[in-house]
Amino acid sequence: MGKNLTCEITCIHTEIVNKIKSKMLDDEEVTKISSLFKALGDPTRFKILYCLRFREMCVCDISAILNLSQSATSHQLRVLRNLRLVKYRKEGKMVFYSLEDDHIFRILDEGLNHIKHD
Amino acid sequence: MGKNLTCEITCIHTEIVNKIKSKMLDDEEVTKISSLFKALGDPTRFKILYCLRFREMCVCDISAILNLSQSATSHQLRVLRNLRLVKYRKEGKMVFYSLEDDHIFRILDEGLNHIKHD
DNA sequence: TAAATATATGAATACATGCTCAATTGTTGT
DNA sequence: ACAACAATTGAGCATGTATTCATATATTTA
Repeated sequence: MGKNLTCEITCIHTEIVNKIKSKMLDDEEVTKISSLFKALGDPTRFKILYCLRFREMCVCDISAILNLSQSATSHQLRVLRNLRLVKYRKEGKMVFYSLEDDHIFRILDEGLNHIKHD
Repeated sequence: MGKNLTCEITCIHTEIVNKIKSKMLDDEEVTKISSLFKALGDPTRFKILYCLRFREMCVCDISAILNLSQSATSHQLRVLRNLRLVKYRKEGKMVFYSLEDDHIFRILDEGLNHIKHD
């Protein structure tokens, strides 16, 4: 519990803590941004987005590429849809997914840069 | 299971699937990069990194800022340490943590940009 | 050396999450 | 209208994971 932290812990640098606290993002922002990263943090979802980097694709093709059941693919696409990371368009029985905007591109690329440097 | 996907599903665009499959990252790369994003995908860990964006800090101060127990803070710092997202330096009883390199900065910023645009 | 302090760690628990399976919706073609 | 098909959805299950609690380690100070 946070309530009694001030009793248990004594090494706090009060000025620093207050200064950084004032710069901290509010909870809503933190929730938003960590949801975004959490979405990219699952290998399946990352692969889906990485595929869609090249072109729009139907659910069927995505599941074939990932070697994943079509149901599981669809479930994950819903997560990405809810976070507005992908958009879709219907064409007959099929649904084509694509990346929502260019930001996603850049975030994926920063991640790729990071592991290349490691 | 992926084994019988080709039997169950019939709408696959074979050329596209093969083309994208050849461009797909290998599993090791995907694991690496999604581990990175997963680390940022937890609100607590994101806050820790966001704090460290401003300056190095001791465990005690971090836990005070986040209003989180010292133990929980330490556990999460270990995760970040193992992923080489943070480094640390000892000074007496205290341990000061800081961001490992500038890449982390940029990734955090891309994420922030994204939610600002939403 | 003993007490106090800062951090780390292991076990346990409560909760989140990704997949499968079964069933459903919506569209096309006969 | 009916069968086939692409995709979605809900329930259930098995696995992960974030926190807490208790304890251990390491450093400083008395």
